[in-house]
Amino acid sequence: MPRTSFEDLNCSIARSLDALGDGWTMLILRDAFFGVRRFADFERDLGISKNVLAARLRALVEHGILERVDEGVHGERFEYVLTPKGEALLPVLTALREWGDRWVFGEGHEPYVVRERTTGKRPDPLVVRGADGRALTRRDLRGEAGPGADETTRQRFGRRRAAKA
Amino acid sequence: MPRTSFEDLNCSIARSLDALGDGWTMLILRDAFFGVRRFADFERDLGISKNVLAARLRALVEHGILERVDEGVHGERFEYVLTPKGEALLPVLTALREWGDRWVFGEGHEPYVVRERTTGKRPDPLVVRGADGRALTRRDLRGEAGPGADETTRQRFGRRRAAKA
DNA sequence: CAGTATCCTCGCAGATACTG
DNA sequence: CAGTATCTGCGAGGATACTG
Repeated sequence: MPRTSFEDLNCSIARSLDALGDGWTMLILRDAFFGVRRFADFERDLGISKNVLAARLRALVEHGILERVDEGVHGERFEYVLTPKGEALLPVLTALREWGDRWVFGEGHEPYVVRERTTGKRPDPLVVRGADGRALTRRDLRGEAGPGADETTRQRFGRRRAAKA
Repeated sequence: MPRTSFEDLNCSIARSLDALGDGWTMLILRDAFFGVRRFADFERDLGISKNVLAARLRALVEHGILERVDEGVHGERFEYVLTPKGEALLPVLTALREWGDRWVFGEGHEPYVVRERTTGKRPDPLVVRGADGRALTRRDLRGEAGPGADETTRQRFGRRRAAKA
């Protein structure tokens, strides 16, 4: 049996990993917290292939973490927005980021600070702020500008294999 | 390319997932926080095969999250204990567990409460307490007793495939 | 007990072409 | 734009036998 499912274990960690354990899922959620909503934007930001992205998004929708909203504007336009269940994952992402800031990166790394912007309306994205307090734009997140900007994009090529275990 | 490595991304979340993104790793760490230390115990508690467990433990040691300690008692005896870097992952596990308690499990689930027992000496395990405050033993964790006991063990058989995405 | 060595399988993931 | 459909393959993960 290739990949074991933990859904029958009476353990919150194991069950959570059933929904989040995939390698891409947490990065998709990270982008979702950064305000990414559209299929093509996830695709470009993450450098993930269409079919894999479609499968992961579908699974997240089925788990009730994302919601697929039809923005019936001219032409087909769908958006994937975090549900309350999805937004509740912010502490997980935050803990992960803080650990990485402290233990994986060196001291020189300027961490992002993610703060909720509770305007009430759920589809509103969160505000992503750099260490200087400046709110970052989508362009910053694409690695085109900004302090310690995220270079998620443009990584479609030049990837490296993980250290073979 | 099968599995993408995120080690060249300037993002703490992505980099963290490079060390933790594996499906088994978080559960191994969960057990480590529960005081599991020996190869055979991880093997039995998780129902993981020897080669996979060996690979995951080796990777965790290489990442500096676990340390392989030779307990040179009669016969070969090694223990895998959390390093400071590994213990720093407690907030991540906690956030994951709390999310699962709230959103994956229903209201009826009695969550575990994990508290640090800082006796100073690092090899000391953490204390795992049930919702009633009683400290849980290894037997509890094996699903043989205790309130809402973890049934990680005995799951070697009867696993289910994850919902095919 | 704590692994290593082998073999096998099936799913994740990548690439590409196609559709409404 | 937002996917589906199809093909391919690599390697994580499982099972088992063997070793100091």
